[in-house]
Amino acid sequence: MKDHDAIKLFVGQIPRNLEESDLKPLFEEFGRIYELTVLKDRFTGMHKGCAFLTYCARDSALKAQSALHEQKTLPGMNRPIQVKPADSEGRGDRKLFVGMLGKQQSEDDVRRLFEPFGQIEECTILRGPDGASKGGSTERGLAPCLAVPQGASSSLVVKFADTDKERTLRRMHQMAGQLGIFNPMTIQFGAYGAYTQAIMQQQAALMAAAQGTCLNPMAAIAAAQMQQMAAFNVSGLVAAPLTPSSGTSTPPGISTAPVPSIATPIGVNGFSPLPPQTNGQPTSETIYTNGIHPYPAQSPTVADPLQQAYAGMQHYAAAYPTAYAPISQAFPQQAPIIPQQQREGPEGCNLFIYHLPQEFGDAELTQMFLPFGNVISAKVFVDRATNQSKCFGFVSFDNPTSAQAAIQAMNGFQIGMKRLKVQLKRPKDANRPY
DNA sequence: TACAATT
Repeated sequence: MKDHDAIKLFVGQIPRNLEESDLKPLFEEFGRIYELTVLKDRFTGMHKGCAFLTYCARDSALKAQSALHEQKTLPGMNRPIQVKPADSEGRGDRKLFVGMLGKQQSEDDVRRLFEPFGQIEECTILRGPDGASKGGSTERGLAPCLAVPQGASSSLVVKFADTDKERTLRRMHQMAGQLGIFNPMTIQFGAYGAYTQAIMQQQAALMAAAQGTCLNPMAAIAAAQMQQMAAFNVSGLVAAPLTPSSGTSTPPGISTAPVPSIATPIGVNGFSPLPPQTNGQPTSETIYTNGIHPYPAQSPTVADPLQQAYAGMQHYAAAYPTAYAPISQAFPQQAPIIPQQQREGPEGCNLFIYHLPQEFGDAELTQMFLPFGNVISAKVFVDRATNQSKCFGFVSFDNPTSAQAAIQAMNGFQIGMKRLKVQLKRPKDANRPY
């Protein structure tokens, strides 16, 4: 029989050719085994390379863990054997997440902080691929700690770490966000989402440009971009076609999309943004003078200013068909949906943007930079405590040309009383010689 | 107001 306080161990990194009988001798060294089960696939019966192991005595389990866990590597494996309490052993109540650590703080610092509260089983600083601290840490004490240690930064976050379930949920949520499932525009316009959105934006942009007013921050941005594109202007002067930085293809079905009368195709294949403050158009100073409007205002409901804008656009389109035509191409096809963990592009592709309007979120940032290329990531930095934007963010493209185009067009761009600062993000490894 | 993603 086993003791009541026996611990079920998880054993990982076992070669798949080893069965219970092969493993037994290895583990019996530390005490009498109550149960040893190699995990097999439920359907195929395939060896999963791990096992559950319960000793009759708790003490045997602890000995085995300290002697074997990460201590030796079994033949044919490239990682050391794992011997630790199984997930079912209630680890969830002991592991803490420690956030907002200083970048320089080490495992030892964290250990020192938490030592007064009990024996520490494990303490890890979460690090990025480059080894830089991410400001988080895990630690497992024998008893849960709830107090923030004296002397620690008051903003230190100490809470129970996510359980596996929570982690999975969060991942799914993130994934869904990246897939645009929660983007209202997508739901609203279905298959034509990207196209319709572009149309709506153009309408807002043109109206804003024409009237010197602003429907919402995005309209102001879009308006300015329209001016900067300079593929055409209202007087009908068509600029020379320029090489787009990316996204030249027209989405399938765009020519048969709703409102075909507007999207009269012409031979302008793309655009290249020009610096701000183009002459002959209302400058950005005349835009965005109405203060802050909550975003989005882009749903085509009655009484929506955009609804009126839409009607106005029909006239505009009739009067200036060539001017209106580049719409389907001016906004490159929405970047292909690639669920990605990778949030940063190659060197020279990542932008740091400062002086963003307070109400700008990731979506707005994305929209703002979409015309310059494939945006693989756009992140507005938010204060963890208040959930408020800190008015700066990061945008990553998949190529340096797009990034440069975005800098050229958007750096110094005025929104309200502020001018955007758009520059290459500082490389992380600057000043880190090793 | 100034250069990230934390389990």
